[in-house]
Amino acid sequence: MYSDSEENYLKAIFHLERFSKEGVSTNAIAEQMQTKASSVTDMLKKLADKKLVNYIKYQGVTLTNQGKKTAASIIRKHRLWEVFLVEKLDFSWDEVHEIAEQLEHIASEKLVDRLDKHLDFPKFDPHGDPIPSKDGTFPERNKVLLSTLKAGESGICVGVKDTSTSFLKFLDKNGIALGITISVLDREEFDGSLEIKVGDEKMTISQLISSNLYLKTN
Amino acid sequence: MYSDSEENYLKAIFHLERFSKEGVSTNAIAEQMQTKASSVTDMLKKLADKKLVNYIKYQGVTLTNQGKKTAASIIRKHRLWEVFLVEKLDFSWDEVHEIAEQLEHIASEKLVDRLDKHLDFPKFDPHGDPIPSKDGTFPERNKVLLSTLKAGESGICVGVKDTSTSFLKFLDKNGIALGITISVLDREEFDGSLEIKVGDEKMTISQLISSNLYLKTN
DNA sequence: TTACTTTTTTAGTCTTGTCTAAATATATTT
DNA sequence: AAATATATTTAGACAAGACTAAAAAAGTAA
Ligand SMILES: [Mn+2]
Ligand SMILES: [Mn+2]
Ligand SMILES: [Mn+2]
Ligand SMILES: [Mn+2]
Repeated sequence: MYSDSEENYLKAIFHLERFSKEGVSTNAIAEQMQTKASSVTDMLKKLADKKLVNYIKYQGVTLTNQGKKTAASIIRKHRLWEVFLVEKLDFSWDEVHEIAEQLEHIASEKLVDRLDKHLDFPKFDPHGDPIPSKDGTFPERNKVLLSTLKAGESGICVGVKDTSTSFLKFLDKNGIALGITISVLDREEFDGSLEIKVGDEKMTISQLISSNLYLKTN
Repeated sequence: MYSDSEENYLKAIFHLERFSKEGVSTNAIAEQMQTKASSVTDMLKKLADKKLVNYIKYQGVTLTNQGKKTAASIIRKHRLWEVFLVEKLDFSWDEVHEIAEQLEHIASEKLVDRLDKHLDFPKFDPHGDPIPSKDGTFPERNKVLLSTLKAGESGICVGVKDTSTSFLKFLDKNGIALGITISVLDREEFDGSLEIKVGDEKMTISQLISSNLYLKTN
């Protein structure tokens, strides 16, 4: 239906739209896609011709309903494949993104449906990110950054904000994974670092760490 | 590493090489790939530059060792994914080829290894075709066409020669699948049709059917 | 061997997606 | 408001992969 490149642009615009009330800028897309602004302009015209984006010269773009629907379907495929790789093929959560970037472009509605069923209809991917349903709705979950908790509070790890390999490997090394309970024992106001308990282990983490971990509080 | 298009050409040449002692002709490739001879010539030059084929103008092509290795790895991926689709996602054997045509181009050695393990290292795909090992060797199996059996002989169905949807659906409808035992009750010499027993059912099949079914005889 | 047919290659064009360099529009300072 | 800086678009080019039409080579028949 759409080329890999078109799909990647739609996905990038979709993600950028969540952080800007205005239309998404050409430069923002260029940075996200690791490409040049002029290439973005070219593609925006093509996507506009296909009614996937609303594009006005110099004003940035927004996705049309069709564009949103398409982007959600690609994100759905990406995250379902990530679940597959972790749950069925024993990949670790820092290895799956690159492969899912390829698998998300495989076109077969039946394949996605069967995969979804095979995985028992997961609602969240290995990084805690929501998997949109077929109609494009994203499951919501109350979650807060670990950095916002006060001493004495605790919660269950349900997601990561930073999904870089180095961060994920750090978490692995320290026994932090989705589903793990984390309690804040003490907070150092000077630098925002936290003393926390992960399982039975006590450790101290920086603000950078705590502001990239999502918890579900009770 | 190589583009989807390059991989598809390598695969086509690989399959055509098995039937011709000479180099594979431009027209043969064009027909197999559903493209024009001039497009094939263009691609052969590119593949020759990359040392994947031995190409001499007007003389046809053969794969180099590197070309053979690459082709085998694509076929390996294609067939492993076909097994996955049938065994894990409950697709029928007539539905998997198209999807595998896409999945075979996903690049990740680790993914293929894990998939292989997940499927318990299958040696043959859902159509009975051999799955090459990592080093490119194809498992061999003694098999004969059902059409070559005499009255009174029998064997186990281990593969199909024609893998078209219509043929596979015909087999499904008549209870013929890999692993099923088929006995030849009688042969009509006039048109080569056979009276056979499939499980407990007796039926008569044309020469066209029997010459597309592979059996392993005892 | 010459004439005719078929196969293969070449020449030139097109589309997609990318790039650089230059032009133009918008935003920010002074 | 004018000058300057930044963002965006345009113009022109390129590579990959495909196509058509024409030329050239190879194969076949008379
Ligand atoms: Mn991902
Ligand atoms: Mn993810
Ligand atoms: Mn197949
Ligand atoms: Mn097959």
